[in-house]
Amino acid sequence: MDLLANLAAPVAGAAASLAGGGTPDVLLERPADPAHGDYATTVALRMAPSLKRAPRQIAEEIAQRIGSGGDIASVEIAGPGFINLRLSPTWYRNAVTRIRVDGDRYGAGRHDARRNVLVEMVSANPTGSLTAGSARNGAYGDAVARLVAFAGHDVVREYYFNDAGVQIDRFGESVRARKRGEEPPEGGYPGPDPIALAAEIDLPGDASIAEWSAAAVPIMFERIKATLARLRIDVDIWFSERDLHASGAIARAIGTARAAGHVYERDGAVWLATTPFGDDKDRVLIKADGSTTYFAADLAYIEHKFARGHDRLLYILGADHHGYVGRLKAAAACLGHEPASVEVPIYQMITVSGERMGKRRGNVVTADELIDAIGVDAARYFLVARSHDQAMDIDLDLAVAQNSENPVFYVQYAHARAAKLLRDAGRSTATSWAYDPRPQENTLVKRLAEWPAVVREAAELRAPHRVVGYVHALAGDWHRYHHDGKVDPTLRVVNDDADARDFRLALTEVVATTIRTALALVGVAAPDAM
RNA sequence: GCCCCCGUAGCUCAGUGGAUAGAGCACAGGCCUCCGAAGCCUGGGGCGCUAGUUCGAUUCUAGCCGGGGGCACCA
Repeated sequence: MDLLANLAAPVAGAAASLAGGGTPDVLLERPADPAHGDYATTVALRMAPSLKRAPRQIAEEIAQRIGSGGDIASVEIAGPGFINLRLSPTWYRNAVTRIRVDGDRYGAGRHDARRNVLVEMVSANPTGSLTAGSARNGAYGDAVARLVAFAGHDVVREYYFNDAGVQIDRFGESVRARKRGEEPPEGGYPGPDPIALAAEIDLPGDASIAEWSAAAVPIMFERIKATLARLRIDVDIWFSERDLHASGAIARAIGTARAAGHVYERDGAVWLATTPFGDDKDRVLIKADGSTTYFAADLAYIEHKFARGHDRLLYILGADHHGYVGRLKAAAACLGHEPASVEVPIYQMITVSGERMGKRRGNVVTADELIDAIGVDAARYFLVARSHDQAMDIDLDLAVAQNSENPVFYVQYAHARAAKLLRDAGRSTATSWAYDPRPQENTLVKRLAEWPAVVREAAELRAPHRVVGYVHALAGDWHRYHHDGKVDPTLRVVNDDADARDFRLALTEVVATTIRTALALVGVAAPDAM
């Protein structure tokens, strides 16, 4: 149930009949100034150029065709051609009932063209604990996955890792070095993980690197899984790069690209011609020494994902991987797939006190440390509260100090207050009321009415921070309403007017439900008490 | 040199063409015998610069200036 879409429909109809065909989008906006009505649209201004007529005149004619009555109490034209709508009490009352019917599915989408989406996220190799950077990847990727699913698509979450090869060797060697009381080798892992693992693993210092790796990697993997579980991230598929090699998928993918004419040889190496599809340069698949590149595995992995029936591949990557975007899309194209079906949302870097971190730099703040410091709810909220296009910095001491004033508690508290009311006063029993809602209540209903559009855009733009912004605003509206009831007894939810009380309980319920739904989309709990 | 992201209030950030640009924190002050003060209210302060497109630009385009991240026969 998208209340605003329903409201916009007659306006769009009037506009279309005036334009005689091409229907412009009618967006209903909430004017900052209440004198401009409940909702406003600029459709007349947008139509003016193509109709070659004065926008104000167009607005007048649209207004005339809409008329008033029913949901629309009045239509006014203002300024250069704004159409301002005022809604009737009936609309507000019915809105609450309709939202209530949808319950925790309010705002959810249904799609004729349902996509089968694979979201690949985190994908950190098991050579150390998950960093705060990986936590951002996971928090962002998981929120995107939840949003896309809520929007009505099928979603699978996948974690791609490499548990063989040079990095794993260096990791095993680093652990062994610690066991021997030595420093990690050049290009190894200087952080605390190898030190801890060396103490835990019962192997002699002269055991082989392979033995050390085989012992250390599974332990590391279990820790990564435990951290993701703490973050409330459910990975559906763990995919090992090794399987691509073992199954012959790499050779097959290269064969497919070769058959399509995109593979050539030069300087003793085998190349994929990605440049024609927008990549900066062609990429090597098989090196002169006969070994395959990481990119060859990427190529095979893309083919593997499509072969599993996914038609939209999301790669959640950090800004340090932005160079991959072009080559991944080009690789898909070389395999005969639509480049746009590969989508790479890039999130900006996370730094610690202004410094870039890295497992091989040894200056890591781990995801667990972040969770230990501020809790899971605050961590997940914090990690997606800002746009993924925004770089963020973590000062762990500051984060702890500011924990109690983390905005997540503002939202959770709003939910707890509403839940308390419903606990004490019971639920609404009616589905229609004679009560004319007060302006404070209309404000809440209008906010609720925005939710389907907010969640739809957040899903399309892969922008979960919009959900956070919305739920914060909704919580603020609720806090104010709640407070108004303390100042003005006639605005209390619990009062003597049975009809008003029942309506307000219904409103309380849909506010609580929508807060819960929104928080769930970003992996944050909505406690009934705190 | 080329590519991506960012530049909005003292700080951290919302706001992807519309009528008076918002929030949190910080700062100053007010509100609990009253549905939870983890709350509410009031106040000061802001779109990096220059052109362009448009009836209208914080929003789109170009250039410039700042900050971050990339440009492997590494993984």
